[in-house]
Amino acid sequence: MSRTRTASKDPESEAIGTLLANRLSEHSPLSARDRQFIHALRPRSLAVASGTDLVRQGDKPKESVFLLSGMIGRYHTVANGARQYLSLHIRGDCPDLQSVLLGEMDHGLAAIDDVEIAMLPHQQLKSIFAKSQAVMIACWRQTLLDAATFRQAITTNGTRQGVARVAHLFCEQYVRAQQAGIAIDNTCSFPLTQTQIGQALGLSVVTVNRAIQHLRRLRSIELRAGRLTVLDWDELEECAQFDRSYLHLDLASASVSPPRHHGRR
Amino acid sequence: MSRTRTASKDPESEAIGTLLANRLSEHSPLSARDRQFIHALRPRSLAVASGTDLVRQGDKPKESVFLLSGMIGRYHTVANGARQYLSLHIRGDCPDLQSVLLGEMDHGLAAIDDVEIAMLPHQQLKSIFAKSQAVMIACWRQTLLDAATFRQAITTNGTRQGVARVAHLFCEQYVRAQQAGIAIDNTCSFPLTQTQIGQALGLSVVTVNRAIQHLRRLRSIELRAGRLTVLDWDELEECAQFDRSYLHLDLASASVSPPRHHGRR
DNA sequence: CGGCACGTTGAAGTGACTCAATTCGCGTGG
DNA sequence: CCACGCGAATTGAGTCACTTCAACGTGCCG
Repeated sequence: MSRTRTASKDPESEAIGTLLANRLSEHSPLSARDRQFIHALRPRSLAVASGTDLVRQGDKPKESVFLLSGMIGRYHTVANGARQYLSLHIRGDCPDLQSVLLGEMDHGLAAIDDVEIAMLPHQQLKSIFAKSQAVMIACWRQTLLDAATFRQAITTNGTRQGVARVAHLFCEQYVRAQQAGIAIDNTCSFPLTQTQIGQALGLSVVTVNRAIQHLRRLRSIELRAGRLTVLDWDELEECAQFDRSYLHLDLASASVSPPRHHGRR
Repeated sequence: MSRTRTASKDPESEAIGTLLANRLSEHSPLSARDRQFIHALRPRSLAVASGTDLVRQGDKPKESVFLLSGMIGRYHTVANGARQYLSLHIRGDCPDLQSVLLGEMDHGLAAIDDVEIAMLPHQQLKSIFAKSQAVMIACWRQTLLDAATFRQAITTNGTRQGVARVAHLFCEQYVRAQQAGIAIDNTCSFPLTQTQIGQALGLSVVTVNRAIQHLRRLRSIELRAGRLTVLDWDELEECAQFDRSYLHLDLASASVSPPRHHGRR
């Protein structure tokens, strides 16, 4: 189900540090020294198959998942066995960063498709926090961005109806994929089944299916084989009443990278 | 609408520091030195009338709200003008603590009833963070507890139906009031109108009204004049499928206070 | 006493759900 | 190469929870 690779001083470990440091500096200034601390992390890398539970509700993990490729979902399981996805994560995300401070997991982590991850030991993270306030603040801010996405989910699921909810999910995932640099030709990975989309949005499969067909008929999106193509962003954004401000993409105070604009608009 | 009181070295300012320090030490160990830093805060205290917007979406506040009494709601406003409440806050909460790091507010804060608040200047907070990692971690953890509540709201609103959602809200607010020490005789403040309850749960007023009547007929709760009385906790918890683990009340590692048990169960 | 906000009730409409059957895509094995 | 199996997607039909609309009751305050 999962195989461990060599960790320590290989080029892959280097790439992990760079990815994490770059992600954090999208919103938080990091000094060269801060980056060195991050590069000194010695995570173990894993490849995990689609559907695997990475962390379960009630676990007390000693390391946090850092996602290199593929998609991970955070989820609750309710009494009747139903599943509610809380958020979806892509390359560069750290879905259970909060477990460094919270101890017991109040939700689980599942691999939506095949994923490659790095496990960051809490001890090492804490040791960096002790040495660099900037890194700690960057990680805190990262969890605050998470929280902003949760808030948006409450509003989307609470006030919008079927089509708009699905459209909103597409908007969010597409923009985040752009931000992560893994959207090409208006297309990004979107490996959820329609059942899983429903579990993220509080809708039945049937409703999700009809919503997707509605968006297809509008020639707003294309969705097949786990890939989402945005054909008409304005239309999609309109359907979703999407307003990206909650993603706080403007925090790029210390970022060197130019602002990423969307194809249209 | 609001009147400013004397700040600085009065007994009230003392009480604010104690309240904040006690709240934080419910989940995070604080040294005497840490407490001194917190007591050195010089907040300005305000009384604000019910219905007032304390912070608006898009604001870039320079201080954070610390709630002394009354109830504050965080909310989104959607395109059609509808309101979605994201969370409800009581004595000891700091609803926009995240604005220290996020800058622009992606949601607003409204006084649900008459409230007394203290405004904590971001500069002073940051200065404490620079001096005490423990306080910073405590504040971070506080925002993580917030996030856990957001996640629970996603699940409750996404998977449960009317009666259960209302019951869940009652459970959550009651437990949090107990934790804050402001629940007496199985009763706590609950100043929301039924319309506002609907805006928190994604339900219409009519549905909320009928759900409340259902819970009343079960002799599970009493609700009048802005006060909630729990008559039968087990029944209520059952209706709500309430599981308090997401509140992480067990983090009392360094807390001196005994674990707070509920009346029943 | 009148006004107003909130709560309550009835009734009709609808978006989403459940149930169930069919189709599609794709990998496997004969 | 094709039949088969299986999970996912799609479709139709009936039901239900919640919504909307509208009216009325109630308590409080000026």
